[in-house]
This record gives sequence, C-alpha cells and structure tokens, in this order.
Amino acid sequence: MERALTPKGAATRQRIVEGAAQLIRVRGVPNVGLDDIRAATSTSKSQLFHYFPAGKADLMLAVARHEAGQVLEDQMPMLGDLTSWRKWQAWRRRVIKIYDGQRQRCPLSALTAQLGNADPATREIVTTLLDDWHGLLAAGVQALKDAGEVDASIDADKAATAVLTAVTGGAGMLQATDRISYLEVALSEAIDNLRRPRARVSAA
Amino acid sequence: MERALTPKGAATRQRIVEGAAQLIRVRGVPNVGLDDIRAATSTSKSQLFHYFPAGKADLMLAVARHEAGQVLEDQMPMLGDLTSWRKWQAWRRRVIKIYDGQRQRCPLSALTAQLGNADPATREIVTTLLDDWHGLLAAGVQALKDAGEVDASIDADKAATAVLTAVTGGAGMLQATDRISYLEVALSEAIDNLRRPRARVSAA
DNA sequence: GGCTGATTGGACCGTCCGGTCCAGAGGGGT
DNA sequence: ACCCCTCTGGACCGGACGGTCCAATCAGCC
Repeated sequence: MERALTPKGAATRQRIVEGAAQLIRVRGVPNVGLDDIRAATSTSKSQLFHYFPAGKADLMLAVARHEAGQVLEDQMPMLGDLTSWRKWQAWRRRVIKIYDGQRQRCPLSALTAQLGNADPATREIVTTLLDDWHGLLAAGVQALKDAGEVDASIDADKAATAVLTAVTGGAGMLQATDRISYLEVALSEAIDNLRRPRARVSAA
Repeated sequence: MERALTPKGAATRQRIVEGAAQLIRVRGVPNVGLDDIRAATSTSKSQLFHYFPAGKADLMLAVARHEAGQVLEDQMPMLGDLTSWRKWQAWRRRVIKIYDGQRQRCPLSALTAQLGNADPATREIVTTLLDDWHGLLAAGVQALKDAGEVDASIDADKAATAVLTAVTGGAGMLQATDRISYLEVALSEAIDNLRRPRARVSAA
C-alpha cells in the first residue's frame, strides 16, 4: 500500500500532518478545511491529494495516528516506569500538567469524537492507544504489588482501568468545562485508592 | 427573548427538537443537515428558521439542552435517592444499562465535542449538567455518611467527583471502543472504594 | 365577516469546500 | 545528456447545505 517516497516527499508529508494537527487542535476538525491546511503548510491542493489519495478522511486518519502516538509519548518516561509510589506521583503530576496545559485542546477526543467513532480505522487507533495505556498502568500496579507496596489482593487490570478512566474522564470534563479539578481529584483519588488496604467488600 | 407561542407552535417546535436529537444521536452533528431534519419532522425550511431564528446553531443548542436534561432524567429516580448501599447499586446497574443500550450514541458528548466546546452557551449547558449531577452524587455520599454506612472521614465532594469521573470516562471510552467493560469496572471500583475504610494516606 | 399575527410551504440563492485535472519543475539514476 | 517518476502549482468543477424570501393558510378575536 505504500508508495516509494523520496526524503523530500516524506518531509512534505510530515509537514502536512503536523500542520494539520496543529490547526485541528485549536479549531477542531469541522472548522479546518483543506485550504487552511494548504495555507498553513505552504503546500498546494495537489500535494494534499498526492500524499493522501483518499482525501480529507485519509489525512485526518494520519493526523489521528500522529496524535495518538503523542499521547503516551508525552507521559514518558514516567508512564513506562511506574515502579514505586514516588514515580506514580511524578506521573500524576505530569498528566495534570499536560492536560492543564492543553485545556480545551484534547487531541485525542478532538479527533475521535469529531471523526465519527463508527469508522473502524479510527476505532482501531483509539483502541490500540487505550490498550497500550492500560497495559502500562497495569504493569505499574503489578510492580507495586511485586514490591509489596500495595495490597496483594488488588486486581492489577481493574485497578489500571480505574486509573485510566479517571484520566480520560477528568480530561473529558476538563475539555467541556475548562475546570482542571475533576482530573486532579479523580486521578488523585484513584491513585490513593491503590494504597488503601483491601477490605472485603460484599456484593449487593 | 421569548416570542408568543401558540400550543400548536410549541408542539411543532418540540417535534423539531426531538426529531433533530434523534437524528444527531445516530449520525452526529456534522452529518445532519437542515434538510434531513426537515424531512424527518415533516416541516419546512421556514419553520426551522421561524422557531430557531439564528439557524442551525440555535437549533443545535436547543437539542443540547434537551439532551442534557435527558441525561439525569434517565437516571431517575435512583440518582435522586442514593440513601443506602442497595440504592447505589441499583443506580449503578441503571447507569450501565443506559450506556450499554446507547453504545456509540452518547447524546452528551455527541453534542459537546462536535458543537465546539469553546462556545460559552454550550459550555454552560454542560457545566450545569455536571454540577447538578455532582450535587446529586455528593448528596448520596453524604446520606451514606449520615447513615454511618461509610467512613465519616470521607470527603463527599471528592468522592462524588471520583464517581462522576468514572461514569463519564467509562462512557467516553465505551463510545470510542464499543467496550462496556471500562464503565463497568471503573464505576464498580469507584463505588466499592466508598466502602473501604479510610486508611491514612500520606502524600508523596 | 374581516383584521392581525402566528404558522406553513417550498422555490431560490450564494458560498464554502472537497475533489479533479493538467501542466510544469525537480532530481537522481544510467 | 537523457528519461522517468516524483513532486509541485493552481485553476476549475460540482454538489451540499445554510440561509433568505414571499406568498399562502390558519386561528383567535372584535
């Protein structure tokens, strides 16, 4: 499916993706036209279709991939080394800092929500991202268990899901309300809960 | 700002809003045109602009208000009476059932994300909804505290935020991945955490 | 019955924008 | 030097869609 791509071509393609991503972060998919991208990246219409034959949808997909990769990238190296309580806190601070910085402009949801979550290609990008993210968190929980820093009865997968949900939920509400407190509180609570002793909880 | 509106007019207006909401839930804002709404509601172009003078944006706002109201409505009466552990569980089941039913079609995010979260009017609708939602949850936590069913040292506001974030985060990921498990696990964990004894947690 | 304003129908317009096309410049391999 | 394929420029097209307009109808009210 890939065409031969000279270094020059690859650079242009990259410039287009990054320029488009930049625009979309600020203005959202529906408010960014091909002409905007063309202008912002000093390219021409034909180049856009040269590198993204299927047109806008194709380009948006490339942007989505780019942004999805960025999400975990931004949380590194903390996210990849959650082996102690202190490192979890460092990661937490990083996450809050990132989202506080981008505020409205959540690259992830800006694309998924506005690109149509029905599209299987989009779906797959997000699913992969969440799986990776969840995996890293679960590994971190497991590391704490191994180190005896959290109760051994904790289910690493479930705990990772709880933390992940706190981040995505908090980020979503930050985006909608411009309040960072949801993310701060939810994430802090989620991490704190890892530390609490596991009392037996009877199902209702 | 309100015009005199005969019963007949009010009914038509209502029909438009509900028909538009229906369409948007399935196809998303960008994929629903005024002509679609016109056709689906057996109205004419002039009626759309008669009842929503500012055009599509105006109509979308009305739809957003309608959907926002629906969110809490759907969770009643459980959400309004979280006075015992059993009732919390009943609410939890209801929430999961609701979101499992609508899957991709999350009325809330379908509108906020695609309507531009920069728009202050949209922002206000969501903010109000989340405030109300949070308030009801906090009241529920407080009720448990009063009944001595949860540790008295719990911060009702923070706990409510944690639960709310679990729901919105889980719902968001459900929308993106079509997996209900995030919501199930996160919400269950969040509620279970209310029951756990509050061990002192030292800040890192 | 006629007046007034709400209500409805639907033709029409202008623009925005994704997409097409073709012609030309660049540049590296033989 | 030559050729071929990549790369670039930008004019152009056609459809979709939000929005306008005017005329017709309906409903309460004196």
